[in-house]
Amino acid sequence: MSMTTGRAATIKDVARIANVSTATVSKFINGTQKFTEATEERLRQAIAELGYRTDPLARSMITGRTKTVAVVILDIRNPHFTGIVKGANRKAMENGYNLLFVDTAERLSGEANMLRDLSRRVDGLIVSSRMPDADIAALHDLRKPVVFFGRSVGSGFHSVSADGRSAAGMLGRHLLDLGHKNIAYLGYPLARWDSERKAGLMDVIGAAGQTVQCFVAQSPTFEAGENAVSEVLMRGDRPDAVVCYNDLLAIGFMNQAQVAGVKVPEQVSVAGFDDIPFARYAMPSLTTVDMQSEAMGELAFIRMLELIEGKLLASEETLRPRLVIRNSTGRKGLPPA
Amino acid sequence: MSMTTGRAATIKDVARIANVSTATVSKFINGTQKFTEATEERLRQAIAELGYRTDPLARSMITGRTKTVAVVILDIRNPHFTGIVKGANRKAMENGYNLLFVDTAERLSGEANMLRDLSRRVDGLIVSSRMPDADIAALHDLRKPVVFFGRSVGSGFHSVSADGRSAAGMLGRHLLDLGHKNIAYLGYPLARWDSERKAGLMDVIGAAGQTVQCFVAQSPTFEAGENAVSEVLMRGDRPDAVVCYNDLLAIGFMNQAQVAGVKVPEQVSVAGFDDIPFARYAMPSLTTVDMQSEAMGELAFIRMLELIEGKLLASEETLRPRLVIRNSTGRKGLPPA
DNA sequence: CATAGAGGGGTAAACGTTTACTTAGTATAG
DNA sequence: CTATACTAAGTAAACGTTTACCCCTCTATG
Repeated sequence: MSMTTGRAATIKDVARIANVSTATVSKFINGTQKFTEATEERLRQAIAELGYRTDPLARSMITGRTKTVAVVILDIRNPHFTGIVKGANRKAMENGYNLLFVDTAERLSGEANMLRDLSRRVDGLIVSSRMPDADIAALHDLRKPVVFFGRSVGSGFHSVSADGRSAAGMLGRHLLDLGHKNIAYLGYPLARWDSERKAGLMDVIGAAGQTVQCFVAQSPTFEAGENAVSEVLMRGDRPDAVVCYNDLLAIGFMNQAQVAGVKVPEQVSVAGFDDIPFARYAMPSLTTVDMQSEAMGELAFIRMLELIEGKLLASEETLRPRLVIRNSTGRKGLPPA
Repeated sequence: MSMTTGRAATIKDVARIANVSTATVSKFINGTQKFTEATEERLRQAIAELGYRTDPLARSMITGRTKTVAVVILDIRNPHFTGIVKGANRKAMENGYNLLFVDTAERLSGEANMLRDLSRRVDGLIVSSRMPDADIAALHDLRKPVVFFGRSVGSGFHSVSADGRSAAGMLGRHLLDLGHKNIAYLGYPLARWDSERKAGLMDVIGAAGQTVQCFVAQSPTFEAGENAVSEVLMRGDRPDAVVCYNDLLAIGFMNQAQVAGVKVPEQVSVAGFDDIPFARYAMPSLTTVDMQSEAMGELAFIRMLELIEGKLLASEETLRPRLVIRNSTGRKGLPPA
């Protein structure tokens, strides 16, 4: 039993008690060499007696590895990022790694500096950022592998993402199938994925000979979704379907629309992206596209591991989204199924 | 400009270029001594030229401080924990600290060992755990300060929590005021706060001469809430109000109840705990008690900082919950307000 | 019987800092 | 003019490991 007083036992203490050199202790701990049964027994004894545990800092100093990966996200309150962290955490634990967590709260001033500081403490960084591409390119001097979420336009960084373009396409086709003639997009241009989703939607809608009315939300949140209702719906040319940048916006929008007396989906269909857990429980339940947040987190970590170990595979990887049809979208002019 | 090739610059490189000793560089960086303007200028030059940044590991080795705090939670998908992490992260950034994040996924096997390993990498641990009190008591040999969420029964550990007893009391009184005569509690006994909430509810309901029917959910999730409906509502002695251990359970329960044809709140009132962001957007919006998750996270970090710096204040701290009345609770036998 | 090779174990340098202690020089006080 | 105190800067040990390299002993082989 280790005592609660005094300093923690070091490898030297173990060496002394077991009557061997520190090198021997180290090799034993790391299993880098065989020993006689007698020596091993003395080592086990000494370690147990002292309650010795290797100091990871000292080890990192010399090995250059910290067994830690940084995960930098914009807002843990956004379930999309929650999923990413959940997935990355799972893979990290499975592989004996720790996660250094940073929620930047969507603030980007000084972000490059923060990443630089962070990079000294970890073996690699998994980053979701709004930094302009130029700043991202400057991150090459980090000396540590970086995996981004969303395409790292040019710059040669590694990234994982879900295919927002095709995801939006699925949603667009779904709405066209339902007979919608006036589809709007409520975007959040600051987000990395916004333009992709918008483009995917316009592709499909455009191919059908229609145009997309575009609106802009101030943030990717419930509240911003609520606030957008007056601008989007309370006008002459009212859309009969609204695709929102994400589920939070969609749910807020849907809720406020109903408060304002607009029926969903009878008068307007609403859809989002991400398939957050809550989407099923909104009223009506939300049609959305599963952007595989948790799988993205897992994949990002796995790729990171490969980068750390030097064996890198693909450079940009894209997951396939999955359309999830629920009750917030309905056939135009008909009562809901 | 630092180059992307070769190893990173060390304090020795700076010392050589600036023509001073490493001690001087160190003192300059840490601002522990005054220097002549000439020396300072040379130091600034050298540091800029090399793009030098202090290696936090080497510094930690000698100072014994890592400027990192571990945050151990049960499930980041649970918005209550999301709030805690959000709050802790904010205070950590404000104070120049990093957060080491661990989501244990409610798995407690080997948790004590994990904490012990973790403790070598950080200056302190903020922990939400289901470990039995005996195991917690054994954590005193960690040599690092620990702050728990929820009361650390005995053991002399520090903790922050929201007063679940009075929170449940508020909910109970609210339901009594509405005229409810048959109140049930859907609990999650594995959770640290369950017994407290249950007790608080029973106190108030008991004082009114009624009894509380108790049920048990398998997990604190939407799904478990849905699954509980048949057991709780589809029976002879159907409750006219159900208090759930948390908002996730409550929302799942509420939803499934309505699917099963039981109107909320006309036939049954439903309430939860936490006031997760989503509670406002459930249908009907959920009556709940704000358990101050984010404030708890902030407070936990602040107390941790005090512990790290040796100046400790209170040992167990309790935040005051706030009742949030919405539309999932209503006057018995009357149409909703 | 000489010797190569393998297996078990030790020595000491290195990782990049901080800091207690020392030194030289200069300003201040007596 | 000497003693004192202060300032600016340097020396070297220490933090707790890992690892390249060396040494010794034993066995097997010729």
